[in-house]
Amino acid sequence: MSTNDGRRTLKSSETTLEILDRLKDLDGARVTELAEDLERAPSTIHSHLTTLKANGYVVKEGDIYHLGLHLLELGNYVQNRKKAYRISKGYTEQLAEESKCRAVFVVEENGRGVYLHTYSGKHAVWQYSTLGKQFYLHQTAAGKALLSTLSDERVEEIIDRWELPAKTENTITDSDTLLDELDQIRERGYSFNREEQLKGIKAVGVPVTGPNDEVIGAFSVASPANRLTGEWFSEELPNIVLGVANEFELEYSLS
Amino acid sequence: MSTNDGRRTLKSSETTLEILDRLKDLDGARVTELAEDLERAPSTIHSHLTTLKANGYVVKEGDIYHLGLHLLELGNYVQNRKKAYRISKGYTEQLAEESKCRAVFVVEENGRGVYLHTYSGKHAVWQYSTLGKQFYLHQTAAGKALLSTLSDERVEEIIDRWELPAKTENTITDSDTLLDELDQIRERGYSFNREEQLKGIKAVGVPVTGPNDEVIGAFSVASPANRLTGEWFSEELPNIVLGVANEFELEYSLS
DNA sequence: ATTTAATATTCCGCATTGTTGAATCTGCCC
DNA sequence: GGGCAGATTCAACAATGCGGAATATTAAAT
Repeated sequence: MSTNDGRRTLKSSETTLEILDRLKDLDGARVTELAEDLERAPSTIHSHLTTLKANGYVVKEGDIYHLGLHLLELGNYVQNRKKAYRISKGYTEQLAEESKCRAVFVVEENGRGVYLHTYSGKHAVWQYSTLGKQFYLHQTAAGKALLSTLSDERVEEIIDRWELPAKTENTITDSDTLLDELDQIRERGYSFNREEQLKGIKAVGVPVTGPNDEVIGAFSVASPANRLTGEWFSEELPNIVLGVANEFELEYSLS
Repeated sequence: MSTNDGRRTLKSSETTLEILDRLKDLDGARVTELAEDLERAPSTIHSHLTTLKANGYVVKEGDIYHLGLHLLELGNYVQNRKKAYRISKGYTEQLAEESKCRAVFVVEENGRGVYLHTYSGKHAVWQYSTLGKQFYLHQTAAGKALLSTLSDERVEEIIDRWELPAKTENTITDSDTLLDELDQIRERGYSFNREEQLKGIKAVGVPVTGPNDEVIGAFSVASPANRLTGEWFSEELPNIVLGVANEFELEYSLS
């Protein structure tokens, strides 16, 4: 959260931004609550909230401040900012249908993964939306697919910055093991996640690149582990994902 | 844009927020560009951008700064913040299918309408997404449906604050005419838009309320005017929208 | 390669402005 | 109606944001 190197940043703007983040995490809050949370005087928080409100970033419901819908406009903009982002949406849905799994499209930002599109099919009630959420690249199929498109040097940089925290006992926590696996992924063209991020969930990921080999993002499909076994998991499912990835790359290069 | 009353707001936080808005409008920008645009010293803009970047709100691509994907997370949060928002999504899609029109679900914020869900059906290429965009309540079917749930006093307040700007020659620009029409809408239960916002587009809107009559939002369907004529427009289409609105209210009150 | 121009970034002193505790106002509960 | 908790306003001070100038960086031009 807080500024790492903290150099040459504006303190007051920073608290304004922190308030936005806290309002999301707390699902709305009152002045005093935020003041205690951020260890500021209530009057300070108040002036920040007033500023945010005047600019449409927060709304006041009674005495509770909430994030305003203006952020939906900005969020929608970033989700559609690039052609690749717009095109990938349809393919994510298609992938979910074909695979009967939860399908996602992710991209990299600052060495972490971000969910750009998620689609769970009609039924699959995937608790709540992970849209826009960040995740560690080494913990997921899509993340490892992304990493496999990068040079070893860049991967090391990312490891240095974010390390390899474990989430389950299967998470890769050793950088050599990771680099080895990335090599395999480069050869195969797709990645596996064997309960490395969430116990009981397996997944398959495939990276997508543009005409000049620039990395764009990655697709992945995930499902409860007991439904992903044998050749379906190791052969057929990867082929489905590869197929959609290819279709995407074709449309992307043509348009 | 700029702060109207400008009372008790923090200047530097305000420029930070202005930068976010400008980055969206300009679709990314460099330091100098923003500095000229906002009439600030480049060094000032630079420190703001550094702050935004350190907190994940912007990313730098070469020398161009763009809004960061963190905003997608916040935007997705606000879109799903209330139960009503989550439930309405499915009904908006259903409405689009049943009506073969573009369907939207909107809510009010600070006297203006905001698009919360939009669905255009498989084909209808509605140029670009209006998600999160604000609009004048008096110019649209959904907006007038929303207004019809409010007291005349509240409507007057909104008119005072936002006035009744015209968008086409059909836009209602007189407050008495508007109040009269709102009365009719209250009786009928649905509203019409006869090319009042966009030439060539007609629409039907219906408000939805919660168990305690609190207003939640409004559905509407829109289509090229030549496809919306006769009884289909005046009778059947309203019934479709009313039907979906009722289903929504039922589910909402039960869950 | 070398020069030039344009822009990004850093630095620092000054004035502005954000911060805060105290004062005031508001609404709620007993 | 009085007391309390929180929101909001206020004014004074110190901190910090601002912008001009210096420097670094990058791209283009010769």
